[in-house]
Amino acid sequence: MRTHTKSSIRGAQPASVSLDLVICAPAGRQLSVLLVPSAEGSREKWTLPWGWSVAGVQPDDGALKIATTALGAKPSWITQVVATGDEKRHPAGASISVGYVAVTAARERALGEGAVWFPSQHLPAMAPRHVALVAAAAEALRVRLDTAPIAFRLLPPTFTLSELQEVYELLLGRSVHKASFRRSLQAVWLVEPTDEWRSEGRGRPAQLFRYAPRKRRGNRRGVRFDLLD
Amino acid sequence: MRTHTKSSIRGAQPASVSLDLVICAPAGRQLSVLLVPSAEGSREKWTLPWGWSVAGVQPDDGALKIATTALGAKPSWITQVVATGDEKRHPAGASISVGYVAVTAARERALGEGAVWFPSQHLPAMAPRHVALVAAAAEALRVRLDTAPIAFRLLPPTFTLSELQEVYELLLGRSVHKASFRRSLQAVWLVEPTDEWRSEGRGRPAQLFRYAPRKRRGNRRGVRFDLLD
DNA sequence: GAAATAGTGTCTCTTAGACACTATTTC
DNA sequence: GAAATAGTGTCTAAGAGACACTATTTC
Repeated sequence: MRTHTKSSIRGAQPASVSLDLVICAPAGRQLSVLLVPSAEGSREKWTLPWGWSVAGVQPDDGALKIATTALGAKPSWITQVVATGDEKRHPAGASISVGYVAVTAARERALGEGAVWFPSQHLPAMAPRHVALVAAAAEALRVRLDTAPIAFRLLPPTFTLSELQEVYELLLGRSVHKASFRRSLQAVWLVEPTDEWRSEGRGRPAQLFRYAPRKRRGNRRGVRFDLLD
Repeated sequence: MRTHTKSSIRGAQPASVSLDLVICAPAGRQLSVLLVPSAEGSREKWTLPWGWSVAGVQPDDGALKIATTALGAKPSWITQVVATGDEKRHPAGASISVGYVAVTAARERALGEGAVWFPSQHLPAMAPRHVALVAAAAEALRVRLDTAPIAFRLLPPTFTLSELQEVYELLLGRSVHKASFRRSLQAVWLVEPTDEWRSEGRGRPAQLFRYAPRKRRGNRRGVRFDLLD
């Protein structure tokens, strides 16, 4: 039978597997993405944080570690997006790449060595596989926005409802009706008010809220037909 | 250093990557899953159709080929579900497995060698990684049901609206209101009637419809908060 | 006619969005 | 007071589900 290293399995062709991360944070009305300098001799100057998948370490754990190194702190949410092995070039030539998207509230962290935030709409040249992954990551955030607390993980522990709405608008790529947004939010008991208010200089101060989900289900949406194909 | 295959990339640890497929078809009120006999000496008798990822072949293409071999025909829809490398055992010990879910309408195909349909609720013992993948696949179908024509790919080219509704109920795991279902369906112009009717023996014959999407967008759903976490 | 299945009309309740308004701050 | 932002009340239209009904078949 086989020996104990996983790569010696009969019939298996060894592959180089990379873990590649799209780490996002809100920056005003834009989403920013964390990039790191490419290795010496690379075609592009910048790259998404990435690393090789290591035997004995689960890809999800490896990805979390890479994210934590690049960010200087654990991201507040992370999920797998896709595994690709297409002709699009990976910066180090990985045959297969597992892509992740991570989010964090803080842009003012002690970032890892050389890491820099770039606005997602104006990213520098990157390897094609990373360009595709950024698009897939944005789509993944959008799709899961209503079933995972992504927006809340992009904000600090307390936030105003206007800030929350801005995050939704950022990720959805469209504006949202204010009164309707707040009614929906109230109906599902996801946030609770604190006794603090924040004044941004102009206008009435906004009350701060915190994420405190209280309701479990009761939700049941009707059948929707939103087919694109 | 190592030799010239893709696994020779500096710093990369070679991994064995499997492609594993959950191929589904409707069987009455149940969903069935296609299994194949395990290789000699395996702990379990049955396994999901799978194969090694081969250098130079994109995983998605490789998965399609494996599905086609097992099924005896191309599946009508396929998508990636997840990449796992956790402690759960793969039948051949793959270090990393990329899981796919595929659907087809036909159970009466010329199936590949030894392949057998099993009801998804009563699967035989399988390797833990495959058990987990079946659950993830079912969830993926459910989540994408409203944005991809999955239900239509699980049916033959013409079908009755009751059949379509049954597929939705099967995948959603709940019953659906008949009149409301049909109204919604009509509103989005996804099907068109044929001039054929089918009599199932008892009761009024049902008109046959075909999938013929005509509407492009106009859809815009409001912000939903369906958080589970 | 009874049973079974297909298909529809009407009512109610929920909700998304429009609109307009009030409230509280800085200047 | 003007400008700016926060927050709310009301109306309308769409849609989901309940209910009850009609339609067409086999037995």
